[in-house]
Amino acid sequence: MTIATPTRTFDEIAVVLKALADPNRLRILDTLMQGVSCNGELNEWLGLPPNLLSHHLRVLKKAGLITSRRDSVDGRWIYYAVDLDAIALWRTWFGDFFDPDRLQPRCLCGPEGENQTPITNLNLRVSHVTTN
Amino acid sequence: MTIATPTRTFDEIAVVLKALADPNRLRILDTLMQGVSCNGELNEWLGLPPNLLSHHLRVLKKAGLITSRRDSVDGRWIYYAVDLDAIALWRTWFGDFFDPDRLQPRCLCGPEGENQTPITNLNLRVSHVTTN
DNA sequence: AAATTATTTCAACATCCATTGAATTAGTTT
DNA sequence: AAACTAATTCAATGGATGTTGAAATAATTT
Repeated sequence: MTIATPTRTFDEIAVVLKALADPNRLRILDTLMQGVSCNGELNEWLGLPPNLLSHHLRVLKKAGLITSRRDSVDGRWIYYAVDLDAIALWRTWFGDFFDPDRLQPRCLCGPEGENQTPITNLNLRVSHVTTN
Repeated sequence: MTIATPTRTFDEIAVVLKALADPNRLRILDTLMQGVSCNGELNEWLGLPPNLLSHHLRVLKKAGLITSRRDSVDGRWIYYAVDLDAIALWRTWFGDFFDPDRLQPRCLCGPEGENQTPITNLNLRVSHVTTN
């Protein structure tokens, strides 16, 4: 009964999803997926002002979705890149959580669900649910 | 050059991700994944007040993630269920968007990226990017 | 040292959003 | 019709959030 993916609370998951749930951040992430980039280039590419980009990049970084490093020659440039491990992890999580095989279309309440076997804690996927 | 998944703007995607980016809604969705359920049972199961549940269920429904129907015998009961097609669609989208194979770790700006081939519009995944 | 470049930080604003308690609707039972 | 039940709607509040313009850092170049 070992769990492959690390257990995370829904609060933690919501933090990452919140970071993703913005059109501009999705655009930024999509651009970053195509190559390491920096503020100025994202500006040219997406048309967003530098300070706004800086803000969104910080949100993405705080959520652990991207990393940053300074140029070794000219330290004025900061390169942002997608965190490969992170996106692989969340890709898996999302795939598991939304796995159609999990779906149990039984009725548990009301007149229609009166003679159904109730859900027990054992039915819950441990990798997704945590007791607060 | 046909596209399997329908094209969606990042604005549309952000709407769905916003609906997901809440701890309580994730809990609700996770419970719904295990069987059709209604407000009162979600209340017992999650400990959230009925009116708050009603609010979150509406958000999820507006995002197209769940469906609802009244009991055929006792119309006071409303059953909520995960929309199978919707979660299959978003599962695929998420898997495609976060596909590690998309990652092109090249440097496009600054001194380090001076002699790299720039990104062209053709490199963009059409199913993910939209103009405006 | 002064000017320039890349990026971030700050302050302010407007808007959205989760939560709460009370009132209301829809439907059934007595 | 009155009482009861399941669920929703309403109004209010407090906090988080995206955006903007200006100022400030950090690092390099002249």
